Amino acid sequence: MYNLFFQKYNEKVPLSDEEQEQIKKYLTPKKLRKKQYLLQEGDVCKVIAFVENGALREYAVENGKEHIIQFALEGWTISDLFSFFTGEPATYHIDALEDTELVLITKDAHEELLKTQPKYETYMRLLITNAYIALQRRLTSNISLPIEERYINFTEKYPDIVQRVPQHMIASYMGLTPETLSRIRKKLANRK
Amino acid sequence: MYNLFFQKYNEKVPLSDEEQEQIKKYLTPKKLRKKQYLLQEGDVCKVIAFVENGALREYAVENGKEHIIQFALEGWTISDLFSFFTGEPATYHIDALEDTELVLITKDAHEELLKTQPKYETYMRLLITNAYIALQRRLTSNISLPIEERYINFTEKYPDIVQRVPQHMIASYMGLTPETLSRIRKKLANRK
DNA sequence: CGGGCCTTTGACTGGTTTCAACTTCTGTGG
DNA sequence: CCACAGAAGTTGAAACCAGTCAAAGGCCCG
Repeated sequence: MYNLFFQKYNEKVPLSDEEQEQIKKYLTPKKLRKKQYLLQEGDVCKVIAFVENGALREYAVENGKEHIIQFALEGWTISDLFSFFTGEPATYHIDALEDTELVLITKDAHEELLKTQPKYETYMRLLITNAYIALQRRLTSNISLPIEERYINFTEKYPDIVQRVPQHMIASYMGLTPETLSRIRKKLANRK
Repeated sequence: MYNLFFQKYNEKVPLSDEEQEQIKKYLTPKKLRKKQYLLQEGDVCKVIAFVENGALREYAVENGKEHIIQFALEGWTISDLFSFFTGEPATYHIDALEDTELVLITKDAHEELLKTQPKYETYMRLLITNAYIALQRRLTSNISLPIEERYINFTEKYPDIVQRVPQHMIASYMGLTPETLSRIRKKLANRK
């Protein structure tokens, strides 16, 4: 339990054993069954979730259509940060694509850790910085590359997601219809 | 000098006068003429830049076409964070749309401030968190809203940018051709 | 084994891009 | 200070590409 969480943590900010024990007290384990919600639109997001194993998706619903904005597999962190920090209702849903084990940091725990553990603030800063950089690159390729390139990049960057997630969800993540993605795949297959 | 910088800083993390003086030592003022580069693709990004006044844009070039990924007016912060943190060559250009006054935080200053000024780390964390949230919302509206909605949202959220920046750059920011944006504007004007 | 979801395929539609021409505006040099 | 060249914005026509709607086949799960 918490193995992967601390592995990732230590990669960014090395911790002593005591620090690790200290932090452990603030963490909450949680299991989610496939299709179960971690967060529903309209609720306030009360946690930052780290995926020990399994898979989640985060998505917005607009005009009855789902638009996936993020996947989270093992080692990833997921939350509706806007709702988490402001206390406003969430604009996204988060649910499980597989049976999943999570490590949760509640808002209270987050605030306590910020006060008492300087390395926690550093970890958070680095975590969000990386997330920001990744998001900016995604946005850039969204507006500057042709769809085929974007799909190729995606499969190269996240082969595990391609394996485990249904194609229509990948289409949604890319802002395409399932039909269009299907045709793109066909085209790429014939290209060889 | 530095007025707006510290105003924004204090909004997020209140500083004592001493702290402010302390931080001031690490800051570098810089002026940029219209069209002048702050950063060119391929160079390593050595600063985080805060805009005291004026306007910048950050953009990628792909197949000879410019794709603007961000504007920065007074009070905004801009950088190629990937390049800044990793030391890898920048993938973006940053240049001035108007004569501009900047406050620069160099990499050295950044690292010193992180070591010596706990409130600087907090400030950075909050800055990047906000940037991340804003970027996520932009991405969401990119993939879930029709173009007209997106343009309306943009004009409502950033009327100052619409005023000061040429339309073809706004088109680029939205991932459209100038012609398409022109037609959308015409359509919206007729709607009333 | 059956039902429902997922993926694929086809035909059609609609919106965006592209290319080109024309107008307006701006800034620069004579 | 005017003139002119270049940039920016608008408009039109044609080509292209993604979306929509509908249907069929495959596969997984109960």
